[in-house]
Amino acid sequence: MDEITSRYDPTGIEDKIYEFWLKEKLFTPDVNSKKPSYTITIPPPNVTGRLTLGHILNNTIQDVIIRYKKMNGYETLWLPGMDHAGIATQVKVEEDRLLPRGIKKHDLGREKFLEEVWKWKEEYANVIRAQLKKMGCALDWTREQFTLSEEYSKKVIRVFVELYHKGLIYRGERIINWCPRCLTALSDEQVETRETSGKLYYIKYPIKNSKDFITVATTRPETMLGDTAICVNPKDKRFQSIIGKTAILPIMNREIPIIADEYVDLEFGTGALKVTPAHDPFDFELSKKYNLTIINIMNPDGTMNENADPYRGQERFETRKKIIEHLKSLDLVEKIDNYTVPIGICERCETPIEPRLSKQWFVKMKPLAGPALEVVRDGRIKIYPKRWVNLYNHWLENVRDWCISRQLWWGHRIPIYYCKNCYHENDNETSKGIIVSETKPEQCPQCGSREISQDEDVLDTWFSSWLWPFATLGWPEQTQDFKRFYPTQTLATGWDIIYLWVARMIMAGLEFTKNIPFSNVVFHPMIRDEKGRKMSKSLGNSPEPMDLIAKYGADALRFGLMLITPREQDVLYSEKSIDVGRKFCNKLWNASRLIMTTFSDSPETLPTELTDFDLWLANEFNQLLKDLEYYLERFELNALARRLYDFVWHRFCDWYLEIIKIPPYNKQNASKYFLRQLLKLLHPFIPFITEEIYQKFSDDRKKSILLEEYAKPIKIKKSVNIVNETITLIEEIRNIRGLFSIPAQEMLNIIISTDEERQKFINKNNLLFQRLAKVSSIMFDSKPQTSVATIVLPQYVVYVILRGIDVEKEKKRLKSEIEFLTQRIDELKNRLNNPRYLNQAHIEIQQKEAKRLEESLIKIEYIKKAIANL
RNA sequence: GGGCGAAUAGCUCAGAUGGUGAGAGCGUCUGCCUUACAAGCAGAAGGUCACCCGUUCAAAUCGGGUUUCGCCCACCA
Repeated sequence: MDEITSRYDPTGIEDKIYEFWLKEKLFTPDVNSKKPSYTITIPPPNVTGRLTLGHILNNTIQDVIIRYKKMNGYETLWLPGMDHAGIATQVKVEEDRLLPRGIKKHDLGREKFLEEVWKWKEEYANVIRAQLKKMGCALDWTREQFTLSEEYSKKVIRVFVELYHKGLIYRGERIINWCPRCLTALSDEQVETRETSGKLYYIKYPIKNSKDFITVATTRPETMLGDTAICVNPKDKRFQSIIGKTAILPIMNREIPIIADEYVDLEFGTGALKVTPAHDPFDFELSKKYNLTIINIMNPDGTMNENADPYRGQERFETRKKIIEHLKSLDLVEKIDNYTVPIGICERCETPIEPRLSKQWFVKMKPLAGPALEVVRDGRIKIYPKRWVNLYNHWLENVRDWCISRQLWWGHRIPIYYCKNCYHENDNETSKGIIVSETKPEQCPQCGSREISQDEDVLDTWFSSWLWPFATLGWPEQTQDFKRFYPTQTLATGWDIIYLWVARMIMAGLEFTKNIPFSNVVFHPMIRDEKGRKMSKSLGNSPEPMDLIAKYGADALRFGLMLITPREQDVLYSEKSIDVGRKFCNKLWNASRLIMTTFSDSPETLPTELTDFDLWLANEFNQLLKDLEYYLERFELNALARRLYDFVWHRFCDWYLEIIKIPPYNKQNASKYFLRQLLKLLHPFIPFITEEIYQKFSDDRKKSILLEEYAKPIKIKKSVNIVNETITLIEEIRNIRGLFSIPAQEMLNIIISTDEERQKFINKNNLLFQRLAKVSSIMFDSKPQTSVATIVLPQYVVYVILRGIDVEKEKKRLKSEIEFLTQRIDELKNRLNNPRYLNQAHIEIQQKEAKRLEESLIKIEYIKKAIANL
């Protein structure tokens, strides 16, 4: 045992143990076992880069759950994999790989570019694998999946085709969210809104053949170049005379009609709305309703195009400034107010999105939403914590169609083919010349032409991720894995992707497998820094998890995080908490060291003869098991971790281990048994150190702690009340020592008055008092001759003999105790005389309180006597 | 404009169906190098459980309202 140092150093141990687990194939389930299965599919990390602290949290939660389930008799599968993350990866490769070399994506061409991305993918997939292994994740690497693998892609395409034939996928020309930097369409869910301080510009539009103006208010004056109407509310008295007239669009000098529609808010701005159909969703609706001209004034990259001629080629926000200057010079700016403008930004690159009119592919979501709402409503899928159900329901009840086409190269190419003969871009009939097919058709089924081209766009990343729980398990084939492991049990993820991913997975599972994809959804919080700010690269408050592991060890990182992760609020991360995790590991390490050196002869199985203190710990242990089960069922891992921390430190180490160092318990105790049980309970949180300690046990053990049977409650036939009382006695004596500033070395003499049984127990455990409370002599039932401090407990009166006690201080202490007791007695008496209380309160509570009253009455008498004797 | 959540010790948070003198970690103070651990041990101080009203024999806990903070959703430009 001498190679075990007093400081736990995870260096080297963790890697070695992970290798061992892999070698023993502990993470690969036996598909033929008779055990019930328990499956988690990992939320696939993006191959964009390295794992963040958020991933550490997410994966620790899953690892804890899967390890507990394995030890509780389930055939577990935790399936790893990664997401190709279309936009993010493509943009990263462009910027990190091509830009430094001065290469542009289009110079390279689609195929060559994709080769580059695949290279990147391989590189980062390796990084991510290594990081998950460093963390200790019990992932079955033999089943790793990738959303853009050849096999997975087939499933994605199949789903597209199926939905198309069901009439749930269509192409439409609409205003969509466009990122001028990523140069692609985005779904509504990929756009974040941010309140920014902006301006509300009031611009005067001259009315034709008149000297009058109509003033409109806008936050985006640059779009005026594309205005094709002005709209007022038909009820608006101010504008009755000019409805139907024509205004002159300044700068462009275009004649535009003044129309009326109920939509326009009389209260806002001037009550007149400029209509820019190509750059605002509602204006677009208006244009359809009133057959207005649609003029697109912007290029995809956010610069002005030929339709905005004076400003052609200029950036949109620059244009805004210039247009205002221009209008000012024409004296057409009435005023400019400060105004808070909510703007949409690209969730990836934070560029303000541009509403852009274009043809995109959409999924009709309404038909899919109903069943998804139902399975949560009827409890087939449970969401933890419950409050997220509201958000889930709200989104599904108001779900809008999903724009799934992306103007990218990295992704699943849309399986739509156009016949050169039959298809015409501007046809209103949408299906003419369009062929949807899982494989490229040889010829057009309508005209037989062989000139067929595939849609250039790819699918939204989430269009592949939403199939994750079943596509990864073999679907659509009825594979052994699919039959055995689907539906899965639990999904753990952050609440931020409740719409993007979770709700859609539920919809997809129900639509394609006719089954729920998982039974439990565990939402965990987001990680923020100490000040509550989001982790971000620009703030530099996002620590590199691998550095933390190198510094503290993976166990410390995992446990520290679990200790500070609240159920319902964001995690406020600080490195200190990881240090707490490390200290805990060190504590466990040293406790094990004590047991394995000092008590090496004690049995690892539960001894048939348990000492009083073994029984005491057994009792505490049983309560611990109950609590752990309660928390685990509810996925309250934070409470679970805290409970374990508290038990190990403050019950096991502080009391039990201290006691068993003292004869006669040092000869015979159950410490090895308890340690073994505790290691098992701790293992899911801190897998490495628990395995390491476990391996150092005698040969009477399984290959790995992960194969151990879960801890069971211990049968206790005898009451442990006296032990509990003894601990309280010791605490009270220590407390007196502190109150009267008695030096730590000074041994105390005490007098105890109690019944015979308790006297016997105290005599038997005399040494405990000596060692833990520094009491040298205990006398029974004699009258104190000198000054004493008095402790009154339900079954005991203890006099601590003190030389030169501060009598006044003791009097004051006892008097305040009397005050407290008097108050309590009054309260309890009142209650016990209240008929309603007697009628309604639980009988156990009444008994408990009656006992408390009785004890308080006795106690107060003794304290009064003690004061009299002072 | 709707909806959700939070408010408990100096800080970060636990407190299960209402019932123990409201707890932990960190920080602060006091005393200890007690042969597992000074990354430790033994103590202490510090709380009208945001505020008001109500329900109840009994409220940190349940209901209503107020205030402050955070988040989500929403086509008033």
